[in-house]
Amino acid sequence: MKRQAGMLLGQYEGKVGEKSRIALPKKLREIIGSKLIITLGYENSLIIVSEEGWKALLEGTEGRPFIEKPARETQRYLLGGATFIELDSKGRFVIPDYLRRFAKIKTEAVFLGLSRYIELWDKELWEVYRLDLEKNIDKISTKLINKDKDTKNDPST
Amino acid sequence: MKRQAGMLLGQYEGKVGEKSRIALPKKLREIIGSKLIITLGYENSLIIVSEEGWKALLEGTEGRPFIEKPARETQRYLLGGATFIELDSKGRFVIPDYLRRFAKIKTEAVFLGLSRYIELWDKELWEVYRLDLEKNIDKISTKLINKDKDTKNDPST
DNA sequence: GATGATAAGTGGGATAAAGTGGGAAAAGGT
DNA sequence: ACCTTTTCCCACTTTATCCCACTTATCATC
Repeated sequence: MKRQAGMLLGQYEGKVGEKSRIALPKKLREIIGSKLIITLGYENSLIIVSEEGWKALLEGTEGRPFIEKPARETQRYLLGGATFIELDSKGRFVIPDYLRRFAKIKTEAVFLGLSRYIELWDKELWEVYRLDLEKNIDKISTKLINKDKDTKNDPST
Repeated sequence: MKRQAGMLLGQYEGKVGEKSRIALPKKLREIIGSKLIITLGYENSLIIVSEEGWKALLEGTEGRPFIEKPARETQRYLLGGATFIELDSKGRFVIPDYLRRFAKIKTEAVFLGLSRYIELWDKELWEVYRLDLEKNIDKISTKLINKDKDTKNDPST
């Protein structure tokens, strides 16, 4: 069920406590380390990366003159949405309020190890999304077999 | 003490008190220092930079291949509205009246760490702007970054 | 498959740090 | 010199961080 390799992999659950803290599962922690950056992701998920991963993610936006509006906007989103986090002795961190609100994380959350980074979802939203994704993958496969042209999909509700 | 990656990052809230003072959050303060310049920004935000960062910021306009009218005007805009500020022992500074009016900052404000500079927004205006950004971020990003960035794997569980 | 041992995860109080308000002193203006 | 405005400083409030104890999950052994 749980495969373990030298890379971020698998699905884990966590709970957000009263102080907006959540523990990064040990298996993920061992790989990604404890000095991390958390930021806005796609489809209402949050992205957690190591500092190195962060730099890679930023490629293309750095050094753009801020008088360009698209550059400003992207930077506001990526940089303004990001926060350094450091795990406590038990591997927990505080989810900044604005990120928790963005991701609509109530109490239960899901960590997804996606090789280069970790996604953090509200559990319910993830369940819904996953089901939707499965359906769409079916459709895509069928389309591929039938040599259909349109393979674009947007599974977000 | 806890030295972060030396980069301005994240979103923080602040409150303007009776004397038009507002505290620059510690995390930003320890990176940017306490001798700063504040000036007019874009989209009704204010820009806060260190003295060193100020020069770099102007280069974004000065380093353009030709001195054209928009560049000159941008410089006038940035330079003309600039004020030196120094933080007090608790990290606060006084927002000059004309800047506060420009940014329409009532009581609650938001600081955005954007790597080379900090933006200061009225909280409500930022919320509105951010929602808009979220809706359009995919479009904006592709305008800026023309690289593939796969954001989804399927977690086979 | 049950039982105990060990590790992982959670809650909450204590302590420290950050942020806020306001008074007093200093500076500036009339 | 007096009044107004700004700056500095101290005390209080709030928020975050650390630490310890408890609960839950995991794994090995019988």
